Amino acid sequence: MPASVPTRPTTIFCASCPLRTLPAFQPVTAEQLAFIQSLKVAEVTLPARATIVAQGASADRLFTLLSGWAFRFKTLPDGRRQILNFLLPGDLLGLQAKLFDQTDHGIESLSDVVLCAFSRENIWHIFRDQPALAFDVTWLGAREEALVDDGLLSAGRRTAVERLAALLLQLHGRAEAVGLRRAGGGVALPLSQAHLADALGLSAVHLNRTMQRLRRAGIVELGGGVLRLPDMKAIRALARAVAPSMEPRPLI
Amino acid sequence: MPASVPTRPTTIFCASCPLRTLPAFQPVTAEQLAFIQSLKVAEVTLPARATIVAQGASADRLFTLLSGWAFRFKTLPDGRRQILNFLLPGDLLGLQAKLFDQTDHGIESLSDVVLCAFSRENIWHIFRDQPALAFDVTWLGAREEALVDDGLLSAGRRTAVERLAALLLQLHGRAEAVGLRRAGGGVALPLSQAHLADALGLSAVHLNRTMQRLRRAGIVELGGGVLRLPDMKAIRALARAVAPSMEPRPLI
DNA sequence: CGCAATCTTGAGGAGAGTCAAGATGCGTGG
DNA sequence: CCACGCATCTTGACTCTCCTCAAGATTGCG
Repeated sequence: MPASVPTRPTTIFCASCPLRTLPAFQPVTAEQLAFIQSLKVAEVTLPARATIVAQGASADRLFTLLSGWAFRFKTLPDGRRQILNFLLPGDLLGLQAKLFDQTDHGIESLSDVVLCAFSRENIWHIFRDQPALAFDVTWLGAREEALVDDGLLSAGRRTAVERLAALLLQLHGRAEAVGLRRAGGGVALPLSQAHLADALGLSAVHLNRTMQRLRRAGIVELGGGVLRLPDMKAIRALARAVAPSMEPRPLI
Repeated sequence: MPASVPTRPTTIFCASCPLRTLPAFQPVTAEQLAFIQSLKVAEVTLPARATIVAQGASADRLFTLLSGWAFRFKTLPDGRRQILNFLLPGDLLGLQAKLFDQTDHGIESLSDVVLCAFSRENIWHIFRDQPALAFDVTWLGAREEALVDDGLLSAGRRTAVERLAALLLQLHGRAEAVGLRRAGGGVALPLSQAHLADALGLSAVHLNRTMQRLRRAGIVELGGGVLRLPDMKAIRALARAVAPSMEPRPLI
C-alpha cells in the first residue's frame, strides 16, 4: 500500500461533475461552482486497498470522493482494528487530518477510487471568501459525526443482529442516494465480511454467523459485491432505526 | 426534567469570561471578543439532570458550556442508552441539532451548569462576518468527532478494563485542562457508575467489577465525586492511548 | 431517622471470541 | 485450459467475557 498519493492533472470539470446531477445533492450557484473548480488542484486515482491518509500522518490535502468506496479506521498497537465509518461518493475526506495537523485514524480505499484534491491553503480561502461553502464544510463534518454517533450506539448497545441490520440499512440507503442502484434492485457493496466485522466491533466468525441468520430469514441477500434488502420493513424493525432524512446535502 | 430551557439576562461578560484566562484556550482579538459578546443572547442556568436538548427535538439555539458537566446520548426504543461523549466547560453544544433541524440525540446536564446561548441566526452571522471564528466552529465540531471516534474504538475493540482506563484518562486530562484540578491532586468528576457504563457499552454491574480491578491495582481512586490517577504510566499503558495533543483550542 | 439512589456481591447463563480445519472462489501463470 | 495459490467464507468445538437477575450494603439527603 503506497503511503504517498500520486496525482495526475485534473480531467473532470466540476461543471460536468457526474455527482451534481443527482437529486441527493444541493444545487449551487454558478459562482460557487466556479469557486469550487478553482479550489481543485488535482484529481487522484487510486486502486482498491490503497492508503489515502496514513494513520498518524499529517494530511496536506483535503479530498472529495468522486467515485468508489473508502473507510476511516483506527488500529490499536496490537493490531485490533475499528472501522469508524464508510465513505461514499460526495463525502469529504481528511477534514480532521487537515484541522489537527495529524490524524489518529487512517483512510483506505475499498474499491478503485477517484478523488478531487484541494490544497491546504484553499480550505482557508473557503472560509474567507465563500461563507456559504464554509458552512457546507461544517455541515459535512457534522454529518460524518452523526454517522459515527450511530456506529457508537451500535457497538455499545445493539446486539450483533441489530448492528448488522443497522449498518446494511445505512449503507444501502447511502449507496442508493448516490446512484449505485443495480438492475436487480440491489446496490453495489464492495466490502468483505472482515470489513463489516471491524465496523461493528464483532469477530469475523461471529459476523459470518450473524449474516447467515439474516440471510436465512430472507432479510438480506449479499453476494458478489451486491446487496439486496428484500424486506425493508423487517430490517428496519430489526435495526430499530429511524428513517434517515433524505434532504439534499452539500457537495464541495 | 424540564424540556424547555429557562433563561435569564446575561450576567457574565465575555471580556471577563473565567475560561479565557486558562492556557487551554486560544487568545482572541478584541474585535473577535466583541463579536462573540454580540452573539450571546442569554445566559442559562440549569440544575443537574436537566434536559438541555431533547432527543428528537429541533434546537433553536447553540450553547457554549460555561461551567459544569453534561453529556450527549442516544436511546433505543426499549430504553437502552448510549452516552456519546461528555461535555466540559468550553465545549460547544447543539451544533448538530442546529445544522440538521432535528437531533437524534439528547443532551443532559450532569451537574449544575451555566450555558451561554446563541440564537439560530447568529450562527450564520459568524460564517458571514467572522471567517476565523467560523473556522473555529468547524474545528470544535471536528474535535467532538475525534472524541466520538475514540469512544467507538473503545466500544468496538477495547476490553472492559481498557475502555474504562481510556475514558478516565480522557476525562482526567480534559478536566485538568479547564481548571478542575483539586487540592489532593485529583479532579472533580460528577459521574455515577451508571453513566460510565452507558458511555462504555457495559452493564452497570460489570463496570463496577472492572472499576474495582483498577482500584485494587492502585491505578484509579474514585469516590466522592473526585477522580485521582496515582499511576499515570500504568493507566496509559492499559488504555493503549496516545497522549492527547495539548494545543490551545478555540473558545466561542 | 428513613427513604431513594447508588454501589457491591453472588450465581448462573448467553452471546461473542478464539482456535482450527475445511470449502469456495478467483486471478495468474504454466 | 487447467493447476496452483491466496483470499474469503463457512463450520465445529470450546472458552470466556460480559449480561441478567437478585439480594444486600452504603451513601446522601430531606
